[in-house]
Amino acid sequence: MSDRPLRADARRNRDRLIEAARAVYAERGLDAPLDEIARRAGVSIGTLYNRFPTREALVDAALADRIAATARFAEHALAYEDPWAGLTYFLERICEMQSADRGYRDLAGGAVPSSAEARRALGDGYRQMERIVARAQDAGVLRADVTLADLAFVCWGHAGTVAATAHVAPDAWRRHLGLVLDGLRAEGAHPLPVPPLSARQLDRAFGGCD
Amino acid sequence: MSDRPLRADARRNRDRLIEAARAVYAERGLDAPLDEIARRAGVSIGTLYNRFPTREALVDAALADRIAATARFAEHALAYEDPWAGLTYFLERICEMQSADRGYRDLAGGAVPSSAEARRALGDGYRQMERIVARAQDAGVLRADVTLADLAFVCWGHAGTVAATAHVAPDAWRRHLGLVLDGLRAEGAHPLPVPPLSARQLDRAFGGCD
DNA sequence: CAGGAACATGAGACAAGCCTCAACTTCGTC
DNA sequence: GACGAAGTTGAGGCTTGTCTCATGTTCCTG
Repeated sequence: MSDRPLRADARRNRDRLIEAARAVYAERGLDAPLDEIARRAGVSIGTLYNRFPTREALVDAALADRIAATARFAEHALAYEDPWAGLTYFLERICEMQSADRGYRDLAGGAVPSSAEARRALGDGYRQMERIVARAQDAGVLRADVTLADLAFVCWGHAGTVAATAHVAPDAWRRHLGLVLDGLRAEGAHPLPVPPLSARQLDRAFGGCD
Repeated sequence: MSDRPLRADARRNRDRLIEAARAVYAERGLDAPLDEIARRAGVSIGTLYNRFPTREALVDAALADRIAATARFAEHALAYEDPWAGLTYFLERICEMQSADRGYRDLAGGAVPSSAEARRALGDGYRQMERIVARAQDAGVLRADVTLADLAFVCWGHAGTVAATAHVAPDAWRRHLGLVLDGLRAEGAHPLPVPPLSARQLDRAFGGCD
């Protein structure tokens, strides 16, 4: 909470911890043991707790760059001339990151960041995704009855397939995504049985209070 | 391994343990603590280990009825006149069970049963699902480029959505499934980027060696 | 370069969960 | 109904991981 700048050694340790956390999270997921992160950072477990009092604080700091990357991908998607190509590009990048980084997969699966700034970054991301969706719908390529919340199905669903196939067929998710994309096309859309998640429900679902 | 019949009290404890395991698995998943199962069965932890030497043995015994139910659903699906209705029926039942039973969800997500008979039952199930797929493809309603292995995407993917939404919107999975089904229709099928999982890959993916 | 604030350290208290085994209890049989 | 085999019990050792705090170290400022 205090804004006083860190001492030089503290700063250095902080950076090392974040770097180590990124590596460990990518390999083992967000519930990786903290001592491994400390060990890999070349720092004691006590120092880890000094810099990041809670597990969440470290997750936030380590995954901030992934959230930023997501926003960048969304921006890039909006720059595509073809709205469908933009949507596809965006979903492919998300899925690619899920497949490359177990921590990101956990994040997309419902372990939401908690810091104020992380939440704000996420909110910004949502708004851009809304635009990706709206643009594709206006062009008549994305089915009209889906909302932003339905893209969450893609993330959650994809995470499951990656978990099962990552170590067997690292590219299999592309096929899964291909099928999902065909389900999102306006062409052969059939009516859906229940209404989409409300914004509130989506938020709570990402809160992952299970 | 020995076929000597159990003593009456041992038999009773075994049944209680299976019942308790079913309840606990349904609530908390397959990695629920064993002491809770023993406690709920009104039996000591030592007895649990006497009856079921390994965790897997208990999972096998407790989930056998779910595997049997899956096979029954497949059979029922084949009895439908309309092949698409049969496929839909089958996938809906699977997804419904995933949504109602966290243990079944874990199972469908890659925690494969290990006993010989469980494996055989699963093999039988596969063969029936093959027929469901083939029948729907022959009728021209299911896209021709999918295989049985692609139905696994549905299971894995669905498990992710259920995990995120079960406690927020218990029916949301129906919408996810609706989208996925549209992606499986022959109508608007677009070419897929990578080949399907081989039988061997599928097997290893279900082995879940992560 | 001295003093004090900021920081780092890691042994150890704590908690969950797994699994075992020596002592005890129950069942089935003759 | 008594005997042995079969079964049950739960305290306790083990592992893995979290989190703390008394002690020692490092950095910065004057």
